[in-house]
Amino acid sequence: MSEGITPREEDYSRWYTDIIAAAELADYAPVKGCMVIRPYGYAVWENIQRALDQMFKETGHQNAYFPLLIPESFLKKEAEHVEGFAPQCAVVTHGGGKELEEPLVIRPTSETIIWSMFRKWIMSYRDLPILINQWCNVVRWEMRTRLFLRTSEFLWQEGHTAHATAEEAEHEARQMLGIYQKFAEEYMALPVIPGQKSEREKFAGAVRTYGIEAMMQDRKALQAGTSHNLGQNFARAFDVTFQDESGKQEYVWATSWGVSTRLIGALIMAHSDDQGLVIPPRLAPIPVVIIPIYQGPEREMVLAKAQQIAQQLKDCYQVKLDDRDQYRPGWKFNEWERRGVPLRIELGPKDLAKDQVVLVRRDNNAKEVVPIAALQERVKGLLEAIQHSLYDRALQFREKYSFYIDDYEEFKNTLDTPGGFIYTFWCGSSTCEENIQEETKATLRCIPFQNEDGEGCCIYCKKKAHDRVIFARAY
RNA sequence: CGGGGCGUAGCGCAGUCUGGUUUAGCGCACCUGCUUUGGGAGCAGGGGGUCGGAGGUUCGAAUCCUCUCGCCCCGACCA
Repeated sequence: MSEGITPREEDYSRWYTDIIAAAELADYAPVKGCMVIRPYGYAVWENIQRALDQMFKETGHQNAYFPLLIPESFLKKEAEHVEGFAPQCAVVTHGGGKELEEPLVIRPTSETIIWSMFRKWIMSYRDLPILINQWCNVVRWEMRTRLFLRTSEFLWQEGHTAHATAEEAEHEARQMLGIYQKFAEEYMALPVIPGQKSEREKFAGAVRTYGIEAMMQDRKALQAGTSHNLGQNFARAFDVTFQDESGKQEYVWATSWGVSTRLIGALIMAHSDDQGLVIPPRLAPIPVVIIPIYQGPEREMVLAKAQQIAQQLKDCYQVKLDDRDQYRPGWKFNEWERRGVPLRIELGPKDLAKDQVVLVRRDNNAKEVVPIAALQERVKGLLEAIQHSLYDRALQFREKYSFYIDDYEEFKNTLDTPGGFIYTFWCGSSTCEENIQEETKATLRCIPFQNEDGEGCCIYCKKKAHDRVIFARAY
């Protein structure tokens, strides 16, 4: 279809990387596994940040910053945590030309350094809760990397909270998952399934891990955000206690939660098509682009009107007026389609004569003529319509490829074709989970909060089970 | 780490098997000029390369040999 973009049907992986190159979202860095986020891609990230940051602050969180380098010994204080992260850590051994007395780990996540600080800050229940978030980069040495989805260094936010009671911590972990869900659905136009992670899939050092799962267009699952109830694990590891109201010393209860630049990968794989990127209006760096059309002497008049319209719309939206003379309109149409701009306004002499413009939607190519007087209103309406229709389309897709299956053979067949989310009973044993994964390459994505069926038999061992869980091949 | 693919201009490639009119070429992009502009314009002119790197074979290497570095894709670890 579009030049330089491999169709999804032909090669989904290539399509994905082609989209990123064509829309100029990111590029490969000189170091393996690292990526450069280009201005257009970073603008998407900034929009993600802005929306989430506001939601975090509305729920009482404050931003802070903790250092990149963490003493290696810190990481070793929490048993599960070391085991989980040690193999993935980059370690600094030299500084200033000399070997360091203690190697410094580049943060794979900041629980340890943050809890070492919480120890200094928390004395009594009056110091709690502490609700902190940080926007930063982390490094995890990955064997296999893919732009946005898994890179050795990535950008994210990590929330870290400390509470006086287990209930409060649990409430916080669930609340933040709720925020992620709301963000995914309302901003990314991405339907997600909130649920709990199995023991095998949970965060190293957590008591419980929650996550939101989304389905990509190749029917694979992608975890779009996680939230952990860390119990008292880190408080014990870092000896963080507080005096409660009755005067007793207690360990502090903790949570942590995060989303990363992986969300951009999710955005791409959920909505884009063979023409290029498709970005939901609420996250689009440029929601509206104006393409003026003119020949010779018409130029001044058309451009003047285009500028006027741009100015008028700018009060509400980021509008781009593409007044570059070196490209012709057809070329520009393609360019902005490739870059996923949700709405295009075409304005030429014929429109000028009739006081109208042509509007074209990126999501379905629908074209309509609108009087300039009604433009503002119509743009607003269309952007909302696009936002909703992207969500609906993604939801329908997910529903279409969600299956309730109780037979293991059927389970395997369905995973192969057509693929998707398989809701099935599972007894709760890690062994069954592991065997299923080895035999089918599907992982237990989550135990959904909303479970429809009550009782059944484990798809693997046939023992009694009371949870229908989701299995899928995943990123 | 295993399997596959690939390193030649900014990007995509041909040339490699069979060493020699190749002074290393083509398309796109880029620069200049003119004509163009409602779905990726046309013509003319122009700039741009240590052929990933190091050794070797040879009168002669992008091409053959050895070593090496890097990347992409598919698997085992993970947001």
